[in-house]
Amino acid sequence: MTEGVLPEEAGPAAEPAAGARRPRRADAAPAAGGPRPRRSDATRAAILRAARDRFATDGYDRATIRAIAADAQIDPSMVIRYYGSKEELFATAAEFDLRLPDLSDVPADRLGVVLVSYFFTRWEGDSSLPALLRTACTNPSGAERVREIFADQLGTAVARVVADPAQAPRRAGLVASQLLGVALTRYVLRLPPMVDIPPADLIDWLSPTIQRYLRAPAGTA
Amino acid sequence: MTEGVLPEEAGPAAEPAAGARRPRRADAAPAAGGPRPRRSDATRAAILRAARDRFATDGYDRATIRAIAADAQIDPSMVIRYYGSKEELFATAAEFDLRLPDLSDVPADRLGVVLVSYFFTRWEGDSSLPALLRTACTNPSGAERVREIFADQLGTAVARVVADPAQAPRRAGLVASQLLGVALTRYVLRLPPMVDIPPADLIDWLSPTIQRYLRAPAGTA
DNA sequence: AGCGGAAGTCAACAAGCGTTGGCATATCGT
DNA sequence: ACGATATGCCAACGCTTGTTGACTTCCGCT
Repeated sequence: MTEGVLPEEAGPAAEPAAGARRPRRADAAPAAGGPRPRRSDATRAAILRAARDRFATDGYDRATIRAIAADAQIDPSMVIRYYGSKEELFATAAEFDLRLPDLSDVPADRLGVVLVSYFFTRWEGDSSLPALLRTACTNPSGAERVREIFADQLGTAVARVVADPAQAPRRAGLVASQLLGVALTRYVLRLPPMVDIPPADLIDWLSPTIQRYLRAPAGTA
Repeated sequence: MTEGVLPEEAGPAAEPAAGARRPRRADAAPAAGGPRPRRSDATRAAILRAARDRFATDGYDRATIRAIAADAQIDPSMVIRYYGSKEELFATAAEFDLRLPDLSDVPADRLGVVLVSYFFTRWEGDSSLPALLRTACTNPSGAERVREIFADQLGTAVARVVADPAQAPRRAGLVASQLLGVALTRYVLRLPPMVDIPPADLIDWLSPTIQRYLRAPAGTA
């Protein structure tokens, strides 16, 4: 279900967490020029993929290391060896980029529809945001992660398109409340009416809301 | 933190779950006239209160029966004795009533502000909705409970005030997406901008959104 | 070829979980 | 006052969890 989502999906594989006891080799390899790919990269990637899937469908607590390892068809101990602990594995798995488009050359009156359309092309068929949401609801570091993502990524994107910079965080928060609300009801809770609405209709309904949160004059009631 | 919220808060105490092995006494008491209060009602209520608190802050998995029992200052086995199992305890604890006001005599152009204002007076200082949300994110029966609540309670309330009955579920879903989105970002994830906005400002921002979801003509973009 | 280290397997640990049954105490009907 | 019954505590069960260490297998290098 989880598809290519993360920056390093099939890349040179994620770095192991800081605390992980790793075979010492760092000084033997040339410092510059990038780390030579290791033989275990495929396994690392498989673990990460399985972890995202499990965290997505089960949440942090119910997603067991044993289940993740079984999905990746390796031993549970390998998960610890490569990622240090369950908490660090989650931190790595939950790392993601909204990859918001550059909104600065979008006409001001089309910001809503562009942002909403983008979020749907990003979310439909990609389970990583629901995954993060699911775990953020019960796991403190998951919640912290969501706060970071929306402060850093959505916050800065919104800051570039609002009229009054001082209003940016508030407007970004409102946008997040509606967009995460849709993600929650459609992908996590699966409220039937929200699941049934075609994306195109949803875009029509939501765009004016986001447009208003972004661009409406400050005192609008 | 959790305050008087549930219908039976200090009432004659919740009925134990069906499967719970209860001392057999039913035939000794008069069938009609209501069950005489039992001596253990205080304990039952304490368990339920502690359970709501724990489920609210920790979610289903992290909220352990032992912790709940410790909060209620009784033995873990009592929780099972009175509520049958953890799952049944949760089912009882998560039972709640939105207690939506009657919207049928509200002027059509004020539905948004009335509904939003009501939800804030209901949620601020009441942790039971965040509790439900937190558990619904990872627990299947929690999610089912939210679906029921919003289909039955919000769904029917909305159905009475929309123009075209066929559009009612969709409009209710949109309303839920925004209101639950606020609950999620403000109370569960605690995104700083959403936490900081005073309720009055939030009402000003959200009311037009809800108003539009409820009353805007069908094809509005 | 042979050695070093990485990759992977296996069994086990300590801790925590929900749940159970037995046993002591308190309360109430008679 | 006595027996019945409700109430509560204690200790333990079977199980699952994250995590660890020892052991074997495989690959790459000199």
